[in-house]
Amino acid sequence: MGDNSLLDSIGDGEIGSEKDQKLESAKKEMEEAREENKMLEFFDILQQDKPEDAANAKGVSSHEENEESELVSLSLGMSFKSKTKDERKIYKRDDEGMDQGLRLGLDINLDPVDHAAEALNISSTESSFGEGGKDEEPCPMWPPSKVLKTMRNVDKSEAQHDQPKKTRVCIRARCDTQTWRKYGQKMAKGNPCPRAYYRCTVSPSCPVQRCAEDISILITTYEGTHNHRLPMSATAMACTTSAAASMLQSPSLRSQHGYGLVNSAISFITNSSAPNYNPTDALNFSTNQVSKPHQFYFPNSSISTLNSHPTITLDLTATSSNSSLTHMPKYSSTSLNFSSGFSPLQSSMPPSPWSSYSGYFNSETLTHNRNHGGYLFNTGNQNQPYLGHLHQPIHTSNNNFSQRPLPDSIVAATKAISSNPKFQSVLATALTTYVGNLPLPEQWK
DNA sequence: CGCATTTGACCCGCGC
DNA sequence: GCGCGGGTCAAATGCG
Repeated sequence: MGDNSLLDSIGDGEIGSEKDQKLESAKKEMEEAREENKMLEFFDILQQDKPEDAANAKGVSSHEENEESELVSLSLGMSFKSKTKDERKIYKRDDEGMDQGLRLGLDINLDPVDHAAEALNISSTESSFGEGGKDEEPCPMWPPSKVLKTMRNVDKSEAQHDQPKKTRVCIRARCDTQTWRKYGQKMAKGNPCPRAYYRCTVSPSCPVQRCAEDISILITTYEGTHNHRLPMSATAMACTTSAAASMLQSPSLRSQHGYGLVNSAISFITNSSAPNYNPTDALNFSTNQVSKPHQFYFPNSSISTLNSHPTITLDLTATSSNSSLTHMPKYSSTSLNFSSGFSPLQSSMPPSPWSSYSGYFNSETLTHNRNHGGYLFNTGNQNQPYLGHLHQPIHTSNNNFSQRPLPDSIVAATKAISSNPKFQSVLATALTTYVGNLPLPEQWK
């Protein structure tokens, strides 16, 4: 009920002008918060090497919490209002998590990327992945609900450590090469289309399932990890979902501050796993990107934290072409560019595929929605009734970039991220995964 | 006849 | 504790 209060308040009985006024007021607040946050981020960058960092950061957090209704993200100005105590708890916890591990100027914790790398390595035993992975604990498999029943004790203990019980990856796509067996169908409340349940039929024991709604665009929710060999296209998708889920499972990554990085990593992965993915593009990406910019941001990805089912939604219906940019003008944006044309970075970055990286950082609002079960909403679709979303995408476009002056904080933060060895290592792993076993620069290994 | 799909019942978790 | 809703099971049905 409470989860939908925002929508209800917007949708019920309000005169349009009043709505507009409220929206305008909210926008102003957001803008102010963004500006303030940018200043705070820059301050954080300057202070990041000092031990009192945490104290400063917490000071900011506590200040914001005192604001009560204005829980502000430090992630490049994205702001949102936390509506419930539980949500505030989550965000507070995430802020605390930020104090652990790497802390870069953008308040992005890079540790989760390691989880992404681990996720990419899930298939390494059955495919050629994973040479660049770390020797930490293996990425967990996500069992089907039946198996989960037997693992509730584990889940409970995980919950005590603020871990989600299950992580879902929701993918919007126009086709799917997987073979699925339908095992059930239900009418979902509030949705005219039935929700169907499928299981992967490649292997009887494969825990991967999907849930789909039959509209023109298939919305697929993945839970689990394939435990068998997959076709190339399916492997890419599996890695996408695994990486997304793994990153989402990371407590520190669930921090909204990390979402930009999450989405950027996922953007890369999903782009190469999209139905129209062309391996040749990947090769070109790794070799000729200076002359052929490869857009692999992913504009319509989103993350929700529905209770124990944090879900990341990836929209594969939008191609990787510049058409994605048509979404951009809807939001105020800040450019962040790893491209070779970005001179502030070039001196610090090795000559590598990533020197031409054109990424898309999309920080989405955390959203609860009970009716959608937490895994069917799509923030990218403006027809969806999520008027409460606050978008602050940070996109790059060689075209747009040259027209926008960058705040110093962005430049410094970008430099910090791109020059981080861990980040580069993870990206190298990802590249190895999708490009093949092409030789990588020594400094990436 | 075998396999896939449909559909109603059942189980279970969660919110009130 | 109760009700609701999501998820699963399994018998019934359809189809090649």
